Amino acid sequence: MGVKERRDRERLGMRRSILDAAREIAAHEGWHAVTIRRIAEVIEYSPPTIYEYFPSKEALLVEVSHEAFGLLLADLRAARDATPDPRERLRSMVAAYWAFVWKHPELYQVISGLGGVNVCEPGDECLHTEGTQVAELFREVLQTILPPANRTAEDLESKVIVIWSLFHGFTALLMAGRIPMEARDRALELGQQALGDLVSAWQAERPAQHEISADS
Amino acid sequence: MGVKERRDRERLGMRRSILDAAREIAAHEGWHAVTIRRIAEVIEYSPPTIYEYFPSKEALLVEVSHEAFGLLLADLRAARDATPDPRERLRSMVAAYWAFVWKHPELYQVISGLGGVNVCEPGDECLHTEGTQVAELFREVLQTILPPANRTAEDLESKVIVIWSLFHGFTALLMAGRIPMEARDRALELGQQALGDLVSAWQAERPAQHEISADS
DNA sequence: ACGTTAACCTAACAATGTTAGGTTTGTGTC
DNA sequence: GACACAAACCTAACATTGTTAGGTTAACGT
Repeated sequence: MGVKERRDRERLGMRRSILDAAREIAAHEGWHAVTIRRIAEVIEYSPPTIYEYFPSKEALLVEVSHEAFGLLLADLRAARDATPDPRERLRSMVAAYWAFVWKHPELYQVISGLGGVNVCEPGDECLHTEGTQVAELFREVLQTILPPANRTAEDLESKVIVIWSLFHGFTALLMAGRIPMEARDRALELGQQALGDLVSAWQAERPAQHEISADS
Repeated sequence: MGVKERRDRERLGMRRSILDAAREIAAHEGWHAVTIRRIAEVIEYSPPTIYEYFPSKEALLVEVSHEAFGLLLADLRAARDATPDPRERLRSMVAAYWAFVWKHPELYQVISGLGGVNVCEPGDECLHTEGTQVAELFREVLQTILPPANRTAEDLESKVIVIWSLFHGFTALLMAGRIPMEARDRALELGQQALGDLVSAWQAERPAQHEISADS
């Protein structure tokens, strides 16, 4: 009896419609316009029906975030596999990151708590895994670039965070309107340039000066 | 007749109470808890009274943002004047920026659209001036550090954005819970280290290679 | 003394997320 | 084939948000 399978499929299809509707509204009008009633209107169901598929709006947004993270991670992996050369890989991944941000701004917003969405509180576990996976991808490629002496786990993690911060910060400042949008198109090559400088410095660096006091 | 003056003073005092209440609630419970009724409760007035002093909640938050930016700028200027040495100045300003962020997280959130606040849309003018002023402060000190050849207006602006992005990105990732909070305390010295590497690279850089095509 | 005005309040509006409770419809069972 | 059951879906309503309407009070200027 394939009836259960069909019903599961229908349930899944409905979830899909809801998630897609939310995403589409956000893409056209921003996340502030994403409302249970608005989603219901788009999918042509009554508002309470949505609660048969998601326990809350929050949970719905978390699901959107998970899927968005999935897309981002897929793009990053594809960019990594596009070339074998380590430094070129890093370039490629950063370019993919940047491309993702501006191809799906609304997805990047929900992923990173920009644009007034903030799906999980700071202390929450809810997107911790995905954040780690992004960091992990960059960590792997950075590991093949840096000399062995500078490859302690802590060292690598720190440097990954620096790279991520640089590009996320760029995006966040642009999306918040704190720096002018004209800078956007120059931003990628700018960031790449800075990244190149950093990596060069890291390659030349003598290891482990973490504990040196600051008053040189 | 000092009656008008007194009334102006009272009006100003009331505005102050409202702004302070908003800030206090945000500091203790986050911006999502900052509600007109909640503010009214704290200042012991009825909710509509607030609308005698601010045209909307949005305007109230914009005012908070302006004041917060004022504090940040004051801290940055103080840090700049604390030492005459250019590189030490940059260090000092970055440290002040970082200190501000974690001394008043709620103010930094409202300033930069984190934590689910987003006071002005990206295209808006509303905090453009202050953003420019922050950038201007860093631009001035960076100008005294870089060799004359790398000091075109565009060059400086770009590099300031890189610096700002690095530290804002750090903050944003931490506040969004995308990287673990344990990294917070290491973050400042990490960022300072990266900043030092960047500045060194910029000092050594030969000028104006902006238009070189990427396929080296 | 009195009209005006500003400050403040209660009550209410529309829009939000969410829940209660009922109806229909398709499914498995006797 | 009749029937209990469960799932899907709806209408109506709730509490909470930002915000407005309209009235009262009290202080001020003339």
